[in-house]
Amino acid sequence: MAVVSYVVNGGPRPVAEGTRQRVLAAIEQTGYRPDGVARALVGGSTMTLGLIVPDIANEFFAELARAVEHAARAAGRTVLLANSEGDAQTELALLETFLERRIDGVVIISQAPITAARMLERAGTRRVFLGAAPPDDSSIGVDNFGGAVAATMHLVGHGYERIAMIGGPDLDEVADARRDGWQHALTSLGAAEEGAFVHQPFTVDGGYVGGLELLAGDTRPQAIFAASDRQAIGLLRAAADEGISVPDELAIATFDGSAASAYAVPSLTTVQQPITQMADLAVRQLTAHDAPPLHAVLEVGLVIRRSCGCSRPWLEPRRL
Amino acid sequence: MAVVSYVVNGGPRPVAEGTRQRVLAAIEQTGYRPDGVARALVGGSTMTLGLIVPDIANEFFAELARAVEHAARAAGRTVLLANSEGDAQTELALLETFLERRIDGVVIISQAPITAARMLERAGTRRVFLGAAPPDDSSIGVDNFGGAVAATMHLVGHGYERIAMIGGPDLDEVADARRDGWQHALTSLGAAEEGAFVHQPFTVDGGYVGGLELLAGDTRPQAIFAASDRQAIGLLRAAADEGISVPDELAIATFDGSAASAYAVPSLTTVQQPITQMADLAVRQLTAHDAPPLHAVLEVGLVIRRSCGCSRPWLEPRRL
DNA sequence: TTGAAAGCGCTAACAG
DNA sequence: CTGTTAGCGCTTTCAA
Repeated sequence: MAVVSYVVNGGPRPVAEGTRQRVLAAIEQTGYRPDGVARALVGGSTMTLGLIVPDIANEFFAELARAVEHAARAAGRTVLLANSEGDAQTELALLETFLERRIDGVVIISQAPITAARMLERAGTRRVFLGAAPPDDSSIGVDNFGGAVAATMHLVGHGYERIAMIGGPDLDEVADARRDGWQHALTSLGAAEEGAFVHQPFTVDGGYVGGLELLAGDTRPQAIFAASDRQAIGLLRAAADEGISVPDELAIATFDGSAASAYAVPSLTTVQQPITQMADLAVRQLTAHDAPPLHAVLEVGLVIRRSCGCSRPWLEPRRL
Repeated sequence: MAVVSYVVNGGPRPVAEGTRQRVLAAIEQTGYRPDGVARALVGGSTMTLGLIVPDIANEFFAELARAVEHAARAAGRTVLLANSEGDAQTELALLETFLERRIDGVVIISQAPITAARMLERAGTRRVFLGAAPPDDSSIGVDNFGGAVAATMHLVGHGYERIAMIGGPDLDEVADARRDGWQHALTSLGAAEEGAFVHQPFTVDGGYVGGLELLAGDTRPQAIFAASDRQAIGLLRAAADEGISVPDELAIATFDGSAASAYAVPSLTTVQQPITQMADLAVRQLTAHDAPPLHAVLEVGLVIRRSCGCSRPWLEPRRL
């Protein structure tokens, strides 16, 4: 009994080579497979990580999930996946289920960071928040402000003067930062007038609706900065429906850098989030023996493609 | 001890109302949370389902994953997710991990159905194969042949005569059925010449490469049937790069019906897979007390949008 | 170096 | 109706 445990786990007591071989042979012969449940019961760790995203069918979260699963696998962990559907109640219920399953840690894009953190703290479960996070918990975010500035500046550099924005939901931490970045870039460049702005959810439909609204005005914007790739996809459709050609009559820049942005026609100039890096960091934070609280704000890069009009003459942006 | 178990689980022995209240109060006070691991150890069931897909970042699988997680949650189950990366070895290793975690059942899109089935059979684990499946295991598929026929017929109905196809990988069960459907529709309608065909992976790049190839010939096809939405997205890009307008100069129909097909510009006419139904069926099969082997072949529907040229004059298809 | 035994938190049979 | 007890399959002391 015990000896089998020693050879399967390579410890903690030494085993004579002969015995080891006999055990291995027996394992082979009987098709014995260690029971992870029993192991978890005694050992304390389930070797399982939880991942809660609003919606796995959203390209960005899907890519994130892939990266997290990959990193978790490399660390010998399995991942439990759940969709909060953007709803705080659902998210908390999911967390409760995960806690009952005794996950070792959770990566969460939270709608209710404070409450979630309290729950996890009480359960003594490790966690990493992506995006919105309570101040004292580990979190990984990106430079939303800087990314928005870079994208907007790029648009300005093209010589567009009326640069509108399709923002995210109101009072959303991430959405606000992107909006501020856009705003900042415009005002610091001494834009004559304020750019048009609409709040929309981070969805294709949101981008479509917001796009139609922005394109309907009599002084139509020359460029639109969308707060997410999904919205940009919807905006592309809105422009097509209105018979407005992108980028010739309307330039677009966006935020996320999901694969969909590369596949769109025209391909989207976008602020690229370092998804793999985020996932690797998150998993390391949850699995490392010694992990001091983490408050990462990762750099983003601007990926220049066609939607901004980069096939057209280029003007250097004025200095910030 | 036991009484607590009785009230938490509502059985199997009755508990006096007073005691019940006291137990409930104690639970509330202590913040007691039942340990699922210990439960699983004694009870036998982990209330966990596994899901193995080639790549969660593929829209179709992401939508499937969402539907599976949703159905599983409704049935009180949690889902363990993993990407096989389209590799049989990885898939089997993943399965091994899942088996050690003692999942109650698995939904799998398999690269090695026979081996996987043997493994699962030996472990006594319930499973449902989606797509390729061993003959005696439960499986859920769609009418790939019929769907391809419908899509192709629709293209024929538009009056196109040179209808090419971007197929899936060679020797792939699903891909072959779609190819056969396309072929069947063409020949049974007495097409003068054979349609051009290229094998490509079910990816955006596959569709792009295949599209360029098909569009390069001197007798360019009037319409192309892509074996998957992802390929169609790539094809759309290829057409754009070649300056060919869709649907005016090239009509497109495709297979899957993922959300991306609706968001594309132009929107894609596609064979819609009943994702929710597939997921519900799969989860029921894995959780139902009494589940006789299932060999479902679900009906698909043709969703007509813009890429086929349906804004243009319409010709009734000749009879099949 | 190996074997025996305790116990992880729970459920279910078995007494009371 | 409630309390006691025997495991579920494993890891890890503790003895031999």
